[in-house]
Amino acid sequence: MNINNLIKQYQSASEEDKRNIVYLFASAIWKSEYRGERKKKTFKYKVINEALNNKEDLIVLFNKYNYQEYYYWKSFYKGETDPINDIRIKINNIYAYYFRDDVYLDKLYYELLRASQNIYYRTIDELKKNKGVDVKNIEQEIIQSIEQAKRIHKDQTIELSWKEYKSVINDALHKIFRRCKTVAQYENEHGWDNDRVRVDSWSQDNLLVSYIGDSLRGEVLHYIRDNTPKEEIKKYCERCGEEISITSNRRKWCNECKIIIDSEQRKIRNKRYYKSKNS
DNA sequence: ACTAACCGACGTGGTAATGG
DNA sequence: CCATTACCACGTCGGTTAGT
Repeated sequence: MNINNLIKQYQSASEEDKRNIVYLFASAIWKSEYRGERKKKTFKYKVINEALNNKEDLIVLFNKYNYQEYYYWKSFYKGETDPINDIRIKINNIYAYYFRDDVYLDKLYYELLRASQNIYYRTIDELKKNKGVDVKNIEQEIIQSIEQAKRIHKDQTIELSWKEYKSVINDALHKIFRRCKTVAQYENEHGWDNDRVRVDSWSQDNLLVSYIGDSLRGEVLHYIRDNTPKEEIKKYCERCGEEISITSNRRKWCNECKIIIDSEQRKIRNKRYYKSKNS
């Protein structure tokens, strides 16, 4: 499929045909066989006995904690991709990133999981400098970081089933098609920025695929923003401390104090004006 | 020698919409 | 995504006139 031509076709179609074009485009995406899946991976490091001065207790300890399993999200590609499959992969990944709670966790989670490796190197360093090392403390430190990692949950604001997600994406595609331009139109309006052209294997569709993919991510973020319950912020009058309703982000005073403040400032301004006029 | 009341210009931070 | 643009509801201020 050539997306650039499809956009061109879309622009000159009737309203009904436009809807149909996007519908068929979306159907092709949902028919794509491209999937992603959660996979297991391990952090591992090799414990070198000599580096630990052949200390039996340290060797046993680090061998006990020298690997950690975690999950990550993997898209799989079968053979050649085409624009439809590329977009499907992006759609899969966006869902995993924002709506799955078991992959793409906070960076801290992964750092904590591999803390024992850092401690291992730190210990080697300390041994080199002939510092004393406390095996029990080290084990405690490792256990604590692993437990802390387990307590980390993804900072997810809303839940969304795959089915609901599909309809969000379908709506987004209609929006995106409406504002999407062909490469030639873009070039006419804005000229051409050489940085955007990747010399090998570049085609017009590469640009449109990444545009559509980025836009989809943006639309999903909008969806999240609009469906996240807002935190209630309270504001207080800067003069009397009474709670005030937030009618504007600039509001500083309650109704009563506003009158007083206004008149106080008015006096000062008028005095200034009066002096400038009569000096 | 001021002050109150009114008007309108301009600035500003937050937020929503737009668009490639 | 991110840059741009528009909008809102305030805050702040100067100018002016009428009044005390």
